[in-house]
Amino acid sequence: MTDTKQKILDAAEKLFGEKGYAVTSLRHIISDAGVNLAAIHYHFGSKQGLLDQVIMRKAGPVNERRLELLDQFEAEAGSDPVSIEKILVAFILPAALLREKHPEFAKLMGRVYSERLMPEIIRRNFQPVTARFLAALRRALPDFSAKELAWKTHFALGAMAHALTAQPELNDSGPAEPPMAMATRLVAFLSNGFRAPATREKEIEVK
Amino acid sequence: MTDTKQKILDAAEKLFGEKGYAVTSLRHIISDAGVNLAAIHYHFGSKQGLLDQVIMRKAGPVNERRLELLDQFEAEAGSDPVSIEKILVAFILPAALLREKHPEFAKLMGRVYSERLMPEIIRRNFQPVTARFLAALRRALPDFSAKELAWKTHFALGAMAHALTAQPELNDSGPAEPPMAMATRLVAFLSNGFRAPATREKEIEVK
DNA sequence: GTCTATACTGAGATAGAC
DNA sequence: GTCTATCTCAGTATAGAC
Repeated sequence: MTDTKQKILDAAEKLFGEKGYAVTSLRHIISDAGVNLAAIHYHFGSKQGLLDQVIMRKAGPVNERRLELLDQFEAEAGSDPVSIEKILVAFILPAALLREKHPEFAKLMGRVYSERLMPEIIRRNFQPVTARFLAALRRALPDFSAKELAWKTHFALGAMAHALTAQPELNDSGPAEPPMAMATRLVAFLSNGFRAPATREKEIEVK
Repeated sequence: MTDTKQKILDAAEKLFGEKGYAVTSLRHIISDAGVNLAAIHYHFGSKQGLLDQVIMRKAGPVNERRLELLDQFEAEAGSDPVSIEKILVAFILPAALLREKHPEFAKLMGRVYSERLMPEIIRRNFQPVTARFLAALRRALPDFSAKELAWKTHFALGAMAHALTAQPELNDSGPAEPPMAMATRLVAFLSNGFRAPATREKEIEVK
């Protein structure tokens, strides 16, 4: 990869993560990267194309690591299903580790998911992964319908994306939470959510 | 309120919800509303100011309804704490009802939260509400530390914002899920998450 | 194949006439 | 209160230098 392209990707990753995609101008990126404006369109075609490649560069390895972990847990479990906790760990841990090393990029990934900035790329890159994890979930929780699991996964992904992007507002400004602690809390929260009994399709009623 | 202002608010609410804030141009809004471009800046100061008022117009009543429901549940509970389920219903139901009537606006609200489009307004308008709900949660779950509850609330808000904004991808394109069913599922998922035992601050370990 | 200079279109914002 | 004209800055497109 050419040096110019590299510099653009680095600067864009930093700025998109810190400030957000929409408010980051290409002129700001080229100024930080020390390259020419047209170089972006030469290498990436458009601002969106640049975002796509910024994401791909780091999201690809994260998804690979997720699948590796799931493989490992499945091998360990033998013919038994993998527990929800382990499934969630396999999904969340690689992202949390990335967040530890590159907080701005993790923020960007969370943003991209919750803002639906790249639906087609998300589908292409994430759907194989989520499909694999959904299959594992179905084995872990065979009593729930596919629909029920789809909803639970939907809720869980929302919580994850949000947790990756933002910090909670803690009034007691104690010592900063290490990223792994967040992952541990999240796994505990979500695994219990997944185990919640299926709703009986009854409407909530309020006087 | 002047007719022009009203027309701008209506058109903006519709377009922001359908297409998103960033990609909706003021010129598109004035074209739909049939008013002049400068009228927006006269009435709202800026595009951001317009978004603020669009949100406020409907989010205010939703938050009021949330507090009313919580009051009602607390009155019914007497001196006992309100259950997590009811606390979550009080929070989620008004938003789900809004979604039923004005799906585009509910989408916008979800977006605004997860994209952090108006942090200061969210703080001003939502913090009193979340503070009140946090107090109820503390009573319902007295064994958890404030920090633990803050994290759980953080996860829960992420799931809610996402659930308000997007639909899960269901392969079996069965009958469309009524909005209240989503609320029921969400309450079941989150209440179980809230009840998850506190993490022992132990790091997740993977070979 | 890479990169630069420059121009084009459309965005949000503003000043001032009415 | 409203409208026209205009400003600045955004993303994008292209012609051509190396």
